[in-house]
Amino acid sequence: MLDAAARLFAEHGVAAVSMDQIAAAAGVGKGTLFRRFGDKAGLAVALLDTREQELQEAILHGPPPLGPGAPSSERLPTFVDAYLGYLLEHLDLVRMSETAAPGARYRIGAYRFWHRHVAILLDGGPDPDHAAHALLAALAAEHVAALLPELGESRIRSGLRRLAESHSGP
Amino acid sequence: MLDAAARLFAEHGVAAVSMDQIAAAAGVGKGTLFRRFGDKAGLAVALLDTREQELQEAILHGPPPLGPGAPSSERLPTFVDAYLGYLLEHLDLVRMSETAAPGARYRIGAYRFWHRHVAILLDGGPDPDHAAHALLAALAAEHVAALLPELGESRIRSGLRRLAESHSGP
DNA sequence: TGCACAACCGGACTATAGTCCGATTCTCTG
DNA sequence: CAGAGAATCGGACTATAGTCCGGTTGTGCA
Repeated sequence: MLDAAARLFAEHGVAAVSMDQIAAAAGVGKGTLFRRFGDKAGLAVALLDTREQELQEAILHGPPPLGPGAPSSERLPTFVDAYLGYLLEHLDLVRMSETAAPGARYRIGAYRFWHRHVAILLDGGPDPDHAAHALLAALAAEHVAALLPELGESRIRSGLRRLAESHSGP
Repeated sequence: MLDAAARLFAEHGVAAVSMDQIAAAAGVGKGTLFRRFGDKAGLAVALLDTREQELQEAILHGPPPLGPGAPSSERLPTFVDAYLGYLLEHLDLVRMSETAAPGARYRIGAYRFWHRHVAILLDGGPDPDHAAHALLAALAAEHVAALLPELGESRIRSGLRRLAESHSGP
């Protein structure tokens, strides 16, 4: 199923492929598809799983400054940069995982992970929880996708970097 | 039509009312409803129109610090506060106007207005355009709606105020 | 008044996400 | 190996956003 979905997405674009088509291409019924993944967002999450876990692993146990060991003022901009790279690489899929259902972004486990990570890096500042949410808001797939044609990748990247630096220390 | 929509939304909640129901309650066909408003987001925008224009008017020609006359470092937090008030007052409607179609938020005229306003207030700093988008990302209806149950209104308000101050201040 | 034409209207129609239940297959036990 | 029960499957079904076209109503002109 994942193979069929990945192939169709690559061929026709994420938005243009229906769940029916995926089920047909995978040779299963719709019921099976939905039972396995819950909804379209769940399918996207499953497809992103590997890449996402690599990034999470690098953050938890990889070399600094992405991994532990460097000061927060360095880890935060590095994280933002790395996350943006991951996001741009799979923009449509992440977008689908975040927007298929209302509020989906904030419910999936991955968001919790990013939020926790950022909040820890912001520890010591005022209300790290909210500050982390605010920073991640600027990294929402929908947001980045809308800005991309207007500002281009490099301005987004430098803008986000500046934002991360201003949060984590002057 | 707007009356019927407003009544149904108030009675059953924005998410639970279908366009069919609105058309039926208004005594018109679906075609008429869609021809007039384009889609669900357009209907929400039409319902918000008055309240939104009041806020825009107060920003353009009202008394400082929301209106012109005060320094940017004061106007920006005031704007964020006022916008948050407007947002919380009509959270579901704004949310519908921003999420009914993918990318809708960034296409509607209102967003352009808020963005322009914030960018002007941030003029002088680095890349005011991107900084303004980033600040508005934290004011997205979807974002605020997701944070509300977790953080509560007052923490969101103070967090956003701090964010605005850190952007515009020293 | 009556006719031609344009604008407008409304509901049938399509596409798609997601649900549900009868049918099928698999597994465990005697 | 046979049968009962559990797990799984798949496609018909529902709900809803949005499209489209045939009919109707209104308007300008003779």
